[in-house]
Amino acid sequence: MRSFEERVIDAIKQIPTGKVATYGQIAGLAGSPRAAITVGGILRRQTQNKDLPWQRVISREGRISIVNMEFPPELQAELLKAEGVAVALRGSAYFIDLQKYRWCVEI
DNA sequence: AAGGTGACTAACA
DNA sequence: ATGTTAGCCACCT
Repeated sequence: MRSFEERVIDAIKQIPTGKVATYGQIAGLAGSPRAAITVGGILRRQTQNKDLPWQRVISREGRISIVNMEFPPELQAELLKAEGVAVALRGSAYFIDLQKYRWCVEI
């Protein structure tokens, strides 16, 4: 049985380029819809994993809520822009249009 | 070893 | 409408 962490990572890897997913969405795919914060906790310690498109995981409001000096919000914003995702700077926070870029798991 | 914390979210008062 | 509470699971002290 894979650990929750592995399922989370696996789900994140399935996010297609140019799309984004919320923490809750990933948590749901991993089997625990309410473990969104756990996803964040895992990611915070998994940013060293280069095969993980962590930049595609954002908050439910479409905001980049990263708190990591090595991987600052502006870097995440840059990575997303490079994938074709529109990122808007509001005050000191970055926002993404979820309606438009949210990853639809169906099918 | 045990308890607290966190890149969250949804439900209630 | 805004503020608080509970639930989740792995890592850190």
